[in-house]
Amino acid sequence: MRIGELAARAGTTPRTLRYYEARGLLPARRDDHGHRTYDARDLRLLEQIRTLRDSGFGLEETRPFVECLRAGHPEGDVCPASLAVYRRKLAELDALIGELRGVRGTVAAQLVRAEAAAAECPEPRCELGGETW
Amino acid sequence: MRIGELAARAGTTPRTLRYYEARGLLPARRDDHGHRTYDARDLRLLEQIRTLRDSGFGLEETRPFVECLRAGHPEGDVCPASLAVYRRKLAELDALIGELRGVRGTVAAQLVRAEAAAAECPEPRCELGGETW
DNA sequence: GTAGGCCCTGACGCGGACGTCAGGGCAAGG
DNA sequence: CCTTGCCCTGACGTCCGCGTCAGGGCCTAC
Repeated sequence: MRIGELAARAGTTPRTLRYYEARGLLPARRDDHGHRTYDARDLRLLEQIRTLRDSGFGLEETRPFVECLRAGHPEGDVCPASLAVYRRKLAELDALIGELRGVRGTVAAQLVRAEAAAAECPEPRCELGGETW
Repeated sequence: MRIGELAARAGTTPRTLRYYEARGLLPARRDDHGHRTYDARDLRLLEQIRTLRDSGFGLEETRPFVECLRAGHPEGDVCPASLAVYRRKLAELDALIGELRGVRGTVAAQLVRAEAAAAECPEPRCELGGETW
């Protein structure tokens, strides 16, 4: 199949596939017209990439999975490098979630405090100047 | 004080202050040499911006706070527009945290599955080819 | 013949918040 | 006089994953 069909089957665009090829992630054969040609195996690789991307993995992080599939494994994540990516991502997610929860708490506290302060000196009396109250 | 000193006091760089000025967020007076001049009030505004930025707020989101301070309020977050930004950010954080937790769960499940699959067909026997097992 | 429709390459745009470099000025200190 | 150190403007680079032209080719259908 050609690039348009593969892109459609994977729910993406030709531009994206060319980009992956430029990154060395999904190389393509060419037909006698110079058009890129793909097979079902490429679709499998692409689906692996898209699934990971949709979960927030960076493009480079998908490489071990793709290479694992290309090495002949039925699943892209059984290789040690893929497992390492999973684990690293889990740690990143935990760190990020923790950080965000901290921020959330801080913002919530600020909101409560600011609401109280605003209520203590309600609009529009305190709109202008600091001595109005 | 001049740009270098203000930047140092706020723990940032002159480039950042020029950027804020270009965005209309922190305009500066000029001395007779054309150098930017700031006072303690500008430091207060800048600290407000940096605090919010450090919590993940976008630059534009800090604008209501800065304008609130500039309007004469002792705190930048007592104005309605600032409160609205807080509330919107809280909602964003909740949505993001929820999404990330979902992803975390998915990744964790995949990791467990992949580890089991890898153990069922351990290295290096299954390293090459699919028929080795 | 020509109008689609698909493909090609190359290259710029985007968003956000700056970093960094080029080229130049002005003032104080040795 | 010359260096050092601060400042200025303008403009390009960064990161990421593409989107979006611009300009051109080939095949098919009408």
